Amino acid sequence: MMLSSPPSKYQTFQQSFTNGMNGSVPGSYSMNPMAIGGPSTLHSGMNGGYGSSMLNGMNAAAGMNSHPTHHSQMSVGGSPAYPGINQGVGLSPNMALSMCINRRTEKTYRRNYTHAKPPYSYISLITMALQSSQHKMMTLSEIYQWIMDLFPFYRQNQQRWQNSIRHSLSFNDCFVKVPRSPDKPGKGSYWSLHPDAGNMFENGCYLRRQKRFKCKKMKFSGDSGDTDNNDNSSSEEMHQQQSPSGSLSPSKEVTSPSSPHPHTASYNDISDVMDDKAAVTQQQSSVEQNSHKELTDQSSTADASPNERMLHHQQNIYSHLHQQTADSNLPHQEQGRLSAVNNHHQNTEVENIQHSNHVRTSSPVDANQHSNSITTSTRERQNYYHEPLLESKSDPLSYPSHHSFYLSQLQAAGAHQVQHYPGLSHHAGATHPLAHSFSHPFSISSLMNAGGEMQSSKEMRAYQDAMQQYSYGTTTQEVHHDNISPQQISTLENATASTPDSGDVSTSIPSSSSNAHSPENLQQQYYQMHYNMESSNPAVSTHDGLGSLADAYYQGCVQQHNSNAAIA
DNA sequence: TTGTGTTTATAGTTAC
DNA sequence: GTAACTATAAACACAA
Ligand SMILES: [Mg+2]
Repeated sequence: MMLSSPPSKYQTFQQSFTNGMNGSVPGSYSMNPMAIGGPSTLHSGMNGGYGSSMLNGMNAAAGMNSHPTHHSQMSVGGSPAYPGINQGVGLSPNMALSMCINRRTEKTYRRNYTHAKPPYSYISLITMALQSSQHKMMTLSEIYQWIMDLFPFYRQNQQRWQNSIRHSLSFNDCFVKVPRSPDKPGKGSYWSLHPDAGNMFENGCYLRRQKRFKCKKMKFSGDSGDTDNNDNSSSEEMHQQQSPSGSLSPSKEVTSPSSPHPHTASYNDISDVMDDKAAVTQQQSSVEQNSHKELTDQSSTADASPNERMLHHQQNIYSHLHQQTADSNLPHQEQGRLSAVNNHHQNTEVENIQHSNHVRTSSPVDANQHSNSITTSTRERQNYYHEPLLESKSDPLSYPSHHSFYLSQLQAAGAHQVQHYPGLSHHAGATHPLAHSFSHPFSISSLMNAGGEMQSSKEMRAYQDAMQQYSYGTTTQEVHHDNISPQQISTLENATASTPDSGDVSTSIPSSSSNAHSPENLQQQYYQMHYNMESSNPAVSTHDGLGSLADAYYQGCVQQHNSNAAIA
């Protein structure tokens, strides 16, 4: 039985491959000139060694703010807008040709980088997609489309990975829904990042976060007294790890018409986020005054952290919601809630200590989107996302503001140090100027202290698996028999430094599609680097470089996407 | 009908 | 060894 594909401009790999060579690319993604075409490097200084340039808010915001709005229309329309496409993003014409050849001799080639699984988890991909959108929110179909546009690998087996995407969105607290506005009907909600999610990939590893972002959501009496948002008894683990014979019987007595599993109710609506924030703000305002000041002071020197950058753009959601509220006839109390939320975001570092002992004032059912209560309808109204009436430089959603914000903070934190950090500076014992703002055990500084061997080995295996399973159900030959020359190692090592070199990914990416910065080359370098790491070559073992190469791979995909779009 | 969203279940890998 | 994170499949409900 043929699986029915969701509406998409992309066909399956097999279909597209037999449909000829000429394809077009739908939209154009702009890249941050400071990250790509800038004077220094791909991951110019400001990303530091975190290797998370496209995920840390600022860069993504400044670099990819033009998510093509027609994507969703195409998707919803369901018509194959690009029937002949087989070489979209990430595929140069040369590569497409080589693909044809390789297809015939599939047994003989070892790698097809273009269709290798990108070095990102689904959470990473979704995060990237959301960050790339102008308003930091996307519909499900837009997320699908974004992923397929940039990563040809995901034009195959769409049912499978799209199911995983949906699961990731729903399951992970870092993704929240924002209801559509009535004047923009359609299927599904917008999805956005939870404002407190911060930079989930500060360690530069996009396959596995150090710590999952979790929201305490005590919808039912189970007040465990937890005060830490990062503790290990959150609902998320409960979701996936509880056994069917798990110990949920007590809470199951309390049932919700919207969820048969009350204790595992998800934290997916932006209204829930706002509920928590408003309540926390109200209940802790006095308590926070001291710590608040402390945190504010701290942020004056350290709030240029990835967390800060990530959080900052999330204010826009609240800004929108707040503005919308001002025009509505919401009860005064509701407006106050939103104001509190906005004010709360003036000090984003405080976000990390919210959710403390939060007891919801409304019933759990109220918070659920399926509720029929008046409260819910009010919430839905206040939480609609509305397109800005006018795009202007004063628009809080415009990225230059993020940019300047970040730059100013960066300068305060010592940008010149950051500029040189992406290289192998930790070998010299350098400390990232912002590293102290992280308390994660897997922060970049912790990684350095612990040594990257284990991490490298982990990643190496993961990427080998990815390579071997570049095509679902299809295994490749050996994937790690490359002999890396010292010159290549040097090149890879320099990938994060500012030293220009031939074939160095640190230089700005030219417009040509077949160059060292093409996705396939970058990804090849990525895997080679991993191989070097597994070979226990300490000189190459740098987590920074991996993250940066992952960034470069992504940026290369964007570059080629735009090149193909220009050609089309 | 189909896309969207939630939840359960399970397996693999890695961190502690 | 256990907990945590991720991927994957699948059942199910809901709504456009
Ligand atoms: Mg979610």
